[in-house]
Amino acid sequence: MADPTNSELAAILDELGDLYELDGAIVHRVVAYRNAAKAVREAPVSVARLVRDGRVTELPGIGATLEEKLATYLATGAVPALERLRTAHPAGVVAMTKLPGIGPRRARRLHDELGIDTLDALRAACESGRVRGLAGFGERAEARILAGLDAEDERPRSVRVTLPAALDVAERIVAGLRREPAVARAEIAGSARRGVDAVKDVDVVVASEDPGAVVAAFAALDVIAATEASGDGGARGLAHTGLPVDLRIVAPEAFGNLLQHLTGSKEHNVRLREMAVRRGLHVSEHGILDDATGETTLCADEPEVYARLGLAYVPAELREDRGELDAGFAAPALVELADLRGDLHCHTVASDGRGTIEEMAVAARELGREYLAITDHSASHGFGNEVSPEALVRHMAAVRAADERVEGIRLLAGSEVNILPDGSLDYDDDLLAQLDWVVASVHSSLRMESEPMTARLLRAVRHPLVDAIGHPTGRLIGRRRPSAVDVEALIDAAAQTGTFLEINGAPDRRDLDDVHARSAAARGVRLVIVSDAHRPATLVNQRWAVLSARRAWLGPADVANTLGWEALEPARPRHRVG
DNA sequence: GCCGTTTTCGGCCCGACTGTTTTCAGTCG
Repeated sequence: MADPTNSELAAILDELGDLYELDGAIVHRVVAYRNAAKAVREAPVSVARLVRDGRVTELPGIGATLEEKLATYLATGAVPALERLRTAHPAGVVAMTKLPGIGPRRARRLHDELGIDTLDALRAACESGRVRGLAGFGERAEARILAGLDAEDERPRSVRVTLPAALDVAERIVAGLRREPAVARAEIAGSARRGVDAVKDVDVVVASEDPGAVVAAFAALDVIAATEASGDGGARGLAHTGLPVDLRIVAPEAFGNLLQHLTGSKEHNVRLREMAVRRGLHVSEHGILDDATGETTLCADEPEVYARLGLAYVPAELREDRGELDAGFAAPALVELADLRGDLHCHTVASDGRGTIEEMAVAARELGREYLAITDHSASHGFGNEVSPEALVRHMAAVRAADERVEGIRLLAGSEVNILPDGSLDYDDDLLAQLDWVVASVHSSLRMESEPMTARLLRAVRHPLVDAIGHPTGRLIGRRRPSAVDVEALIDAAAQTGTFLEINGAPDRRDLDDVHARSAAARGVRLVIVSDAHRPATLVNQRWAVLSARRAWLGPADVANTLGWEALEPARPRHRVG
């Protein structure tokens, strides 16, 4: 039997946390389970293996009790406490706690006092007016629950938009506000500033002595459709794209405090405040209160907040409580878009792209790239415009001819080859050997079970002519779950063969994600940051992969295409010995 | 349930908002 994945073990801990919360455990115990779940989910190695090696308590937040529970799960496939709690608290009650305005206490009372144990029963109780009879609930509560249930029915997933769409709105807002005389400073905050995969709203922080003028200017921006809840502290608006926008306004002397607070993450801020308390300091968006003197320090700039706490400044992308507040932390030099010298994944009209070879080459050159691999789809793509082996021979010649014509950029003849369900590739080796760059990707049968899917990808990794694995998990943010591939096994294999793994910059891919990319780099895997552009304008999509890489703590040395082609070419797997 | 310049017990971030409330618990970010 295969080991359970980290995400499977994390899900068990999260469920235990939810159930203990319903069971009335003190909040700190619940938080302990959730912290442990986070540590397991983000662990760079197999947690199941750590458990078997007796090393799992090395993870932050895992102690003897949770080690025991995890070991029991590995040995028996079950956790007795979990089974008992599941019996005591029906799944429907847990689901109720996910509705807005319903937490564990209220869910528990709905169950205990009205016998409600499903979402359907909750709806019926609200519609018949039985909920308002409960102390602490009123008509407003009933209406809110019904609204929450309706929203649940309409949208199974929370409304989130990918980062580029959110940043487009946010950057327009900030640019517009900066033109206002009343605005001293304006910055994007929140999860968008941290560069996460998808966001549910946008936060903007403004420094000003004249909040009224700022709110008026905000409401007048052409990207803003409507505003509500305006006041001196800020306003809540809705962009025409449907994205909610929170504007917060603060006096310039406390701008750093509010920007730090609203940038988050919540987990980062909680850890930051815990560390501050040990120094007798209390951090909030209003300043830093010193127990000893009773004085509050205001910080005009964000770095002052970290300095006042005796901490190294933390770049926004790293603020996830993944070790960035540990003793001895010094911000690593993170990879930047300008460090990238080439792009190794793009398409042209030869397959499903919208630009010619030359158009893509010129656009990449204008972005400052020194080389560009043309990697059209292979022979069994299934979406039309397939490149047969004969067509690929002609295409290679066309790329090499274009390389002669276009000055200032090196064009590489490549292909994005399909990894077939059995792990084989859909071009012959003698053809692949003629290419400068081969990226192998899964485009079909994405829902295979974990073991065959992993075996499929491992076979491709071990193919000596495969340079890189494209979008390794196949996820589409908000639309398609990652495939069942065991990414840890994939990383181990790539570390052995020297095969590169992509961080694909298509806005809805960003695949590998930040957690896996960090894990890969930590185990010596070489990563490439690519655009997967399908037209000249989307070559800029490397930007999104750079953000994922930064969230993965990667520096220029972790990313192979910060090298020139003359250095990268001999480093391809096909030249490795052994 | 975890953890330690408060180390094996006694703490565990901070503030705003909401609705229902006569002083605040629960929820949220």
